[in-house]
Amino acid sequence: MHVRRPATLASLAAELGVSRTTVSNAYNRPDQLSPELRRRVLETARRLGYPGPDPVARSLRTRKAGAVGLLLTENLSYAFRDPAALGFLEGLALACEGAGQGLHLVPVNPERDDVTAVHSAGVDGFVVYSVPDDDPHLAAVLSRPVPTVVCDQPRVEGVDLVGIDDHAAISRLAGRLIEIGHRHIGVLCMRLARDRNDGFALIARQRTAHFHVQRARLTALAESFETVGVDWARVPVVERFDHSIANGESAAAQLLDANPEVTALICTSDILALGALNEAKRRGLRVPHDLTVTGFDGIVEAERVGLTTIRQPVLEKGRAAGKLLLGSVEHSRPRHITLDTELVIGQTSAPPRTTEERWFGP
Amino acid sequence: MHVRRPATLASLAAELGVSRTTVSNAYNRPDQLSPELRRRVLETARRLGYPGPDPVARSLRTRKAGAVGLLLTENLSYAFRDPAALGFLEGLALACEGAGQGLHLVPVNPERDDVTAVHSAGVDGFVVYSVPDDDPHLAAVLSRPVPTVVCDQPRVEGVDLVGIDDHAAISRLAGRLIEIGHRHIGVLCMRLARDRNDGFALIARQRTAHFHVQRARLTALAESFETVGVDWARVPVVERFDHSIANGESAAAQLLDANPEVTALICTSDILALGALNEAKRRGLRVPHDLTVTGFDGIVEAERVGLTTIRQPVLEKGRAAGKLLLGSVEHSRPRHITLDTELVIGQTSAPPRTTEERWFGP
DNA sequence: TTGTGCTTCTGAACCGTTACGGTCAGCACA
DNA sequence: TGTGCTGACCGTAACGGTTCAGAAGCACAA
Repeated sequence: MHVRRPATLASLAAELGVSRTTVSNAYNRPDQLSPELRRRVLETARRLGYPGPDPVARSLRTRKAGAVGLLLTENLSYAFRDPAALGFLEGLALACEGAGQGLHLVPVNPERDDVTAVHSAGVDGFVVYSVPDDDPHLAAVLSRPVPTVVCDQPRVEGVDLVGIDDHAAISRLAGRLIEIGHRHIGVLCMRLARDRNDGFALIARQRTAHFHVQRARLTALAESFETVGVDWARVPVVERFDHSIANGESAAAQLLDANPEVTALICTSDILALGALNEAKRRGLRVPHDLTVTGFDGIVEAERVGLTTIRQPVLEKGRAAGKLLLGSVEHSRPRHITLDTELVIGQTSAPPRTTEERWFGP
Repeated sequence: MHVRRPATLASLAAELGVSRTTVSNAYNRPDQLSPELRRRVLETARRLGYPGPDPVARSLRTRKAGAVGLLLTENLSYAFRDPAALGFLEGLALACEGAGQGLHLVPVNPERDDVTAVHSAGVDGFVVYSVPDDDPHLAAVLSRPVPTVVCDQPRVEGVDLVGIDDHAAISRLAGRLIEIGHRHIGVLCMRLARDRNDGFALIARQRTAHFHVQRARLTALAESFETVGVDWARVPVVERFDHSIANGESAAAQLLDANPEVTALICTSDILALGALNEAKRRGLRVPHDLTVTGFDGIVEAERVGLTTIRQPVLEKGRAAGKLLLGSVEHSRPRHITLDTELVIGQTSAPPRTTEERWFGP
């Protein structure tokens, strides 16, 4: 049986008795040839089943892939579960769409350090979303000779960045809790490094955290509370590797079991805070009466339950990252964009009860 | 100032005094050269800032892009809002990740018929998710000489398909409503064609709908209810172009205003049904006592409110589509995979009240 | 000595296209 | 008749790799 090789621009040109250039022009620069010839080219293409110029060959020649790569810490599928990541993704997609660029999600297996996917992605640039500073995939991205924008973390010398002022944002929240009297706090945070540590995170681990965002938030909390005499070394910080409501629940349980004196649970994400709320309810603790719970992100699910939190413009972050990469924003290089956040006081924060109240009721 | 051209495999070979083949082998087939030489190659690469073989050039030669294209009806950003689409996306991402393939989201502007993005996507195959049968982007995809899998719609001769039996699924639901006595029904459906028609959809429009899924569901409903003597021509069907809860609300309002005798609102998606529930509440209609509302999809938000609906395995659909495309499923070609659905009876369906009850209370 | 097999490396073809710098005919104009 | 311009088309050289059939060199057995 005869296997017909697929038609190419060259075979089409041969068939027509014209040069390859002319066929190419028929597709890319119609003004460069007569309408009549162009019609013939296109018709012959149809007849031969020529699907038009091969995108890969074109990319090689023009040095443009027409797509933006996205690198995430987690499994791709994870990103579709986390509302904050989703908002970012939506914003980024919006920017790409606006520029007619594709969005190439780079497959990452967080267990293994296989970076070949980064090396084989045909893209014009990368957006890196919230990865640890020692992530080998990030290193692979930076080794590629294409522009890169990092969102949230890590901060890399000479690389464009989009983020928020985590330190300032959570300091305001801490200030508010201090103001209304909280001194016995506990913290629930996301993973601090690439190794799994589902449990208490001591100061050494906090200080050396490979996730800049978490580190900054913990540092800011430490500074805030130490100014009012709280010994940070005694503040329980519970870390969870996977980011889920269920893990928020278990982390809250672990913390409250060990530190029942805590009057406020500060969580570095809304997801964790939602879990903490569940756990509080399960224990019969009334929020905010018996326990204050705060989050971070400002996802809609949090808004629905009136969570006290810090709202950050996740969609805007994605859009800003995309625009930065696609060059519709002109600034000095490297460019850093810091977006505004907003402290949202909801119904999950209140002054702590006095010790008497705790024992004898309000 | 001297602009150094980026290093290439050839320049590296020249620098080392070896052939290009050898350098290529250093990266791709370490067993083909001595460890010592390989070490030298890699070290020189580092020194010269050679980032490794260019992915686009490699793709051209090997005829593999290492990515799967995804075509959606809507703006990319829409996909990140619709829970069903999101589930699909997650499943597909899972399959891609498992195979180490990237996922290339093709940017589509549904307003304009610009298909260049399809032509310039460097991918090894396409997954098409739920597009109308006359979608020009779909035509562009099919013209590309790469394998394609369609999910849900449309059914195209000779093209692999992953979907459910919409007709059978909604027939079961209809059967149940008929069984418990509903005869005055109304239907809320998603867009039926590429043109916007936010309002009643008459039979002619239903029959010629370009979205196979919606057409199948409407047809099945018509058949079911006509067997018990309902004149389908008199059944109000309200269509909404954009798929959102707000549109579910307005569609329900429009339908109930014109047809207050309706005892059941059958919606072709959970999102629309959630909107219908809101509208019912706003009107003081108790569900299911005064009005039965049903959905389709089985998203978690629906489960939360106990919606009567048809659950379909959205994540599994994505995964199946990915596996089909990536060849981990062997079947005859073209291959059709039909996944199972499940009728979920929730708290939003009940027998209709008699006319007397409606006027005088239960 | 010859043949065989192994390791290590090479040369040249090939992937399918577009960029660049032309050529050439035809025509208007002085 | 010469000049200059324009529209239509073309030839060649990349773009940056991979692949495959061998060549060169060497060890070992017959």
